[in-house]
Amino acid sequence: MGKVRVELPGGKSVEVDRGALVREVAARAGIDGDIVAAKLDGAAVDLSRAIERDCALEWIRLDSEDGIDILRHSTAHLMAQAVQSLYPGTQVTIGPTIEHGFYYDFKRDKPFSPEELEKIEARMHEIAGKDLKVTREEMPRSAAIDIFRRMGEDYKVEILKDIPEETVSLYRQGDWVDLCRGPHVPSTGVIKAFKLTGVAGAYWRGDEKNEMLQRIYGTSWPTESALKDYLKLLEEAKNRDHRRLGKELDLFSFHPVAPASPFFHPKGAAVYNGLITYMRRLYARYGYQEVITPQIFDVELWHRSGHYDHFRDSMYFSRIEDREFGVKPMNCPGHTYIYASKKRSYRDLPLRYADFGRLHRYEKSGVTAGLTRVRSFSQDDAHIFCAPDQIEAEMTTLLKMLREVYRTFEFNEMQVKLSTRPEKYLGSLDVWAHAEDALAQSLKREGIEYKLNPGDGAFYGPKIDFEVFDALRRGWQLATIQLDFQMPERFGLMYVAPDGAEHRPVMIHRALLGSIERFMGILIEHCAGAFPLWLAPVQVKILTVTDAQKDYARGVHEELIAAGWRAELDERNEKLGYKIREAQLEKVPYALVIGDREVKESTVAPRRRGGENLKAAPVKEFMEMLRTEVAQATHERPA
RNA sequence: GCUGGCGUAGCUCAACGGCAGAGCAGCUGAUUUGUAAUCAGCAGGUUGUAGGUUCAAAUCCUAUCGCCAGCUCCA
Repeated sequence: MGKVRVELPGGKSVEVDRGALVREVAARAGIDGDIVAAKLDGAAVDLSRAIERDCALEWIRLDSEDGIDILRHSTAHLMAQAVQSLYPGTQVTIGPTIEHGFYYDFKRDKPFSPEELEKIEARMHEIAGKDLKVTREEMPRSAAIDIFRRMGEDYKVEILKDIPEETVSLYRQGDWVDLCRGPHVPSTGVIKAFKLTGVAGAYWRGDEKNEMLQRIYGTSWPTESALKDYLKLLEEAKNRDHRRLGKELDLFSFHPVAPASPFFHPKGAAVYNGLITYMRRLYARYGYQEVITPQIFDVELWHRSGHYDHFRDSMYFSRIEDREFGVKPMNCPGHTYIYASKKRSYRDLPLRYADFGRLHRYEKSGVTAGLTRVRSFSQDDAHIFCAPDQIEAEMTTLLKMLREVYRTFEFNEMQVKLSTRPEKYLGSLDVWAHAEDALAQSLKREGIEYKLNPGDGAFYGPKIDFEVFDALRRGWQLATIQLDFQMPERFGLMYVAPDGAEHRPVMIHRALLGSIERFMGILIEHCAGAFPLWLAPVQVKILTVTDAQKDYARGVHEELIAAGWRAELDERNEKLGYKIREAQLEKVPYALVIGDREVKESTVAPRRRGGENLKAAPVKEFMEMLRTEVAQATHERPA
């Protein structure tokens, strides 16, 4: 029996017999029991893996990122074992880990009920308690196919047929076996802190045309306390849910008479308009011109733009005087008519048309959600018409503008995706290649990291999407920048170049907030309903201590209103503590307490949302402070 | 659209085949109050909607609308 040399973390190395197990090396190195696997020359392996050659080993601890991932994967297996022991005849398919947990898809005629979920969870604890050894075995793919075919696991057979490798690995725990690459925890006893969190239907291989499987979601953690912390986090996320806050803060509501279409109450409308006002100020600085375009167009336009072919199923139509009209789902075709309303010179370009027009898109009933996915909305939409050689400069400015906006709202975590040519597309291949390259180059030049999303572009051009996350960590696309060589062609747009000849302009579709509705929903969750001063629906609430200060308080209120602040006066006959509490729950940035002292000294006593009491000061001084705060937050000079 | 779950007072929830109830909010009155809830009284409902089963339905069944989670989709 030969020897092999194993390098260990920290520069140490040991010599062991060829064929020694990773676990044994760990024991010799004096590593305690909380490692679940190891990396052998960088590849994750089980503790039971035999070492056959010189190599380097790193330990994977249970509480490390890799360790937790292995734990969750093993928990998915444990669940599948529990399910199959409780419900024979249920087939297994796939069971990957996801952020915070795992799922496993089963083929079973009957869906799992919540009660069955409890039973499964109980059985899982039972099996984990037996501390079954988890073992790996390798075999030729054909042998594995035989095994699963005999077991009646049709889906596993199908998966195996698609695996390119000739050797596959199986994992056993007790009498249960699954096809898996691994690695896994050494025994089921390691799995202690888990919870099944939900059931849902899911299509086999994610395709709507395939049959539906029964998916069970779960979460799993190294310790009970980590699990508890996670469940508490979920609970807190619920309190941030914009649908809940929208109701509590009286921002908006929904009604079955208009499904998936928000009613913005006065306070919600104040925020909504605040967002638009903010964008308008930016437009002034960045050279945009606002336009207003029709709501309903002859379908001829939608045929010409290509939207009819691609999206007629999600458009609203109306027939009047034997003419067919379509409600606009996008502003862009409308803008081409303004462009084409006169002869354009290269001197006019770039032309930047902004439009807050209301759009309607029929979204399938199962996909709508609060403000984040609605059927009626508007965007901070704009279309830039420019010469091809202006694309680069426009992209640079756009990315700068985008950064300014997202810094203002303190969205620091964002995922950028470059989406390329889809299966259904318009135009020629080399135009697409050129456009995709232009976008990639501009991202690289700005040093923005991005993920490639092949085949996910719009039908008329590639796009860059900017995704941010809601309270439950679900990603939502807000900003988007799209290059379009098709629309100008379809609508015959031209400009006269210095050479005197007519050339075709390029169109850049872009929205920074994206849908105002969606942006507002995400923003509510981001700030937990505590809007920055400049956006808060009520910026200042004036609270009287007793009736004796009513007259003075009304004067203060009027002064604030006259200066343009959104202020409310609470002169009710209630105790100050009660009024403070209400102002706090309404998340009003500033409460102004007015008692006899303030009246006598002609001041107001500001209290910041959150509890900080500021020194009493004259109203004028207080307003000066507000102005400074707004200017700083919106990166503008004080008015 | 698909799978599952849920719809009771403005809100949060109880009653789970046998008289629809509580807290908060609302209204009225008392209290005149200094930094997160003063007290008392009153009012509030075709239990989402439409059918059905039953002596009797919020409760069981069917359909439908809406909401929630997930899947698919997202110009």
